[in-house]
Amino acid sequence: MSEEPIASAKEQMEELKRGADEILIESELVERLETGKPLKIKAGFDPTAPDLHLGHTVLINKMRQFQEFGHEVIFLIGDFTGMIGDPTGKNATRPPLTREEVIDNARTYEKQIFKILDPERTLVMFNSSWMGAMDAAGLIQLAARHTVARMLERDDFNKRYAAGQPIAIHEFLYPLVQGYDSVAMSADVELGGTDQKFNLLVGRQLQQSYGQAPQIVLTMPLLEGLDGVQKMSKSLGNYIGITDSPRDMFGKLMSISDELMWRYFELLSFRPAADIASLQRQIGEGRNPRDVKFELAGEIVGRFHDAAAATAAEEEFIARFRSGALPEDMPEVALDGDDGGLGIAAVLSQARLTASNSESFRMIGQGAVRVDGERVDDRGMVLAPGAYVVQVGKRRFARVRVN
RNA sequence: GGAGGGGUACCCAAGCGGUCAACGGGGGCAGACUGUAAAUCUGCUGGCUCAGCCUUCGGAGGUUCGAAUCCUCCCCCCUCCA
Repeated sequence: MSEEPIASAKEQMEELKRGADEILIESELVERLETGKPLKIKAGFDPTAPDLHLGHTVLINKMRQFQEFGHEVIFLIGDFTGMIGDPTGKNATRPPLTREEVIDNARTYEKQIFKILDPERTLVMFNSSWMGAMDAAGLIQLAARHTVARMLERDDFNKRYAAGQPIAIHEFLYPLVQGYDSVAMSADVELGGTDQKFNLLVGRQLQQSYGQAPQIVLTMPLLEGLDGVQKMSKSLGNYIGITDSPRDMFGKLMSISDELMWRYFELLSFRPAADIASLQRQIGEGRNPRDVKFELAGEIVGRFHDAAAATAAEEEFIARFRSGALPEDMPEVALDGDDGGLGIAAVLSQARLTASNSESFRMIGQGAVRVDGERVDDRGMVLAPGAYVVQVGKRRFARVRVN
């Protein structure tokens, strides 16, 4: 993978355009690629979320592509900007993070990206290294290079302004600082989600203002989360974390809708476009979409774990849901009962299969609870000392020992 | 500094002295149907020693037989004017 010959600008463009939403300005990118020199590729990450998920990897995959073509990839951790809080897409002011939170999150990021990027060829930078040194006068000079009218062009600012909602001054600084990062780094290309377009363009404008050639902006679409509607995000809980266990990752991928599956193929799979088109054709001819989803899940799990883990996850998935087998590794819990044992409601809540005894009773009432495969409908049931497999719904299991 | 609006369960949002553990929607969970998909239908969605009891409606007091609903003080959020 690392020894491929230098690809021509044209070949590179073909790959780089895959999945991209927009490239501004395409001709400029071609021009720079033609120089044959490694380009500085910048992608910024706001260290608000401590864990990366597949949504982030859409961008990182693109970075990887650049990296494979021999370009210099810079993973910029916005530790300074993280303290401002990116107002993008928000209809309200974000609370700023503390210095400690930012640092802590940044570390986690750094650790995780190397599941995709080659650590040898990736530069990790922190924008506090230059922003921290900038004094108030410098900041004012920076602010002088942009106008309020241009700031208000940005959709979310515009809407909030029009709606009479507050926009704090520091929110204007966010795009400016992000843009200045490009100046400080002399970036050739900046990658970002489509929601970042405005900020990325500010970078272009600032670079020009500082006498640099403006960076090329490449935007990637935002990946929808498991619900298929909202973008994948930690806070919405609709995400697949890249540190998720093989089983979780596989299961979550299998739970996405058939429609969403194609989106995931497009943005997450490394398979050639022709392959994906062929899979779509097969579905049209009657192949079960589930089996195609298996392939997607297998590829992704394989990427973040390994092929063996992917196979195991698939086998377990089939065993569990097609044949109704129990999961391999369920949590084991030892509980202390009285002489007669322990009531079923207490067992469920103490094994953390339910949040409370009340919830236990509700679940029993709904026929969701099974002990050793037998549905429980007596809420007063008492488990005598011994070992049991207890289950709530289709997904929550525990091996329980009552003492 | 001044004027006004508002804080209700995971979120939005009713309620404005008793019939309120609190309408409705979203989300979530469960059951049925399935391909652990989607769609659809149904139920649940404060806690407990669960046909009863206990604690909730920004906080603390108070009025009352009785308060999410009335009064006092405090905290927080928002808008407008300066």
